[in-house]
Amino acid sequence: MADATFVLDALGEASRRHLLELLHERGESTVSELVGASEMRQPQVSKHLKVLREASLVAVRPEGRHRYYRLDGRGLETAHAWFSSFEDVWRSRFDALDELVSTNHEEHQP
Amino acid sequence: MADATFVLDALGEASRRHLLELLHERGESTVSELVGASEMRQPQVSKHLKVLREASLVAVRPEGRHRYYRLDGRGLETAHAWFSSFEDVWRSRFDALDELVSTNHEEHQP
DNA sequence: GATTCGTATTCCTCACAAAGAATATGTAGG
DNA sequence: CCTACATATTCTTTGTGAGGAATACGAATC
Repeated sequence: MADATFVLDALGEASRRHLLELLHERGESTVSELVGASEMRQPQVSKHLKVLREASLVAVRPEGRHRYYRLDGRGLETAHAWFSSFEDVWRSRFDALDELVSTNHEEHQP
Repeated sequence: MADATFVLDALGEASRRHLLELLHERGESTVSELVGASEMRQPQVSKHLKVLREASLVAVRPEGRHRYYRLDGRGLETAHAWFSSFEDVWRSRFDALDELVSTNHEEHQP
C-alpha cells in the first residue's frame, strides 16, 4: 500500500490537486491535453505527474508516443484511510454541544 | 465550511500531521505537553498549531495560563469530503469484491 | 537515418515556508 | 508589583520545492 506520507505530501500542492481534478473530470488524458486544460507548461505538468505517480495517485499507460495518465485508486484510498482513522472525531461533532461553545469562544478573539 | 485548500495545504507537512496524530492519541493537550511528546521546540509547535487552527483542524480552549488544543472535526470533515468526491475511483478497485459482499456498504451520503 | 512530435529530465533561479533565537504577551502566585 | 511560567510572535537564516529555459529521450513518419 502506498505510504500516506507520500500521498499527503503530494496532495499538499494546489497544482497537483488541480491535475487530479482534471483527470477526474476528463478521464484518461495525455500530458499535452492536461497542459491545454491547465495553466501550466509541459515540463511542470510532467514533473507534477511524476510526484503523483510515485504516490500511486495516478497511473500511466504508454501508447505510441503518447502517455495516457489516469487516476490511481491506490493512493486515493491510502489518503482516505488516513482520514478515516480520525472518523470518530469529525463524526462526533454533529452531536457535540461543546464544539459550538468553544468555536464561539475562539471567534471572539481577534 | 473550511476551505479544502487550507486544509490540504496544512496537511502537506509531516510535522503537522504528527501533531494531529498526537492529539488523536492523547486527546486534549497543552502546548508544552505536545512539545514533550514530539521532537519540536515550543515556537514551532505553536506556529504549526496556528496553521492547523486556521484550517479548522484543531480548536483551542484557554484555561488559566494553559491552552488546551484538541482536534476539530470541521477541517477533518472538509478533507474527508474532498476525497469522497473521488470515491468512485478508489472504490471501483473493489467492484468485483462488492458484488460478492454487497451488504457491506450501508453508508450513503445524501 | 533524418525529422518531427510528445514527453521526460536537467540545470538554474527564485520564492516561500520551516527552523532557530530572541523577545513579547499574558496569567497565576507570592 | 514582581516573579515565574506558559504560550505566542517577531526576526533572521536556511533549505526545500516550484517554475522557467533548454535539452535529452523515445517513438512514429517519411
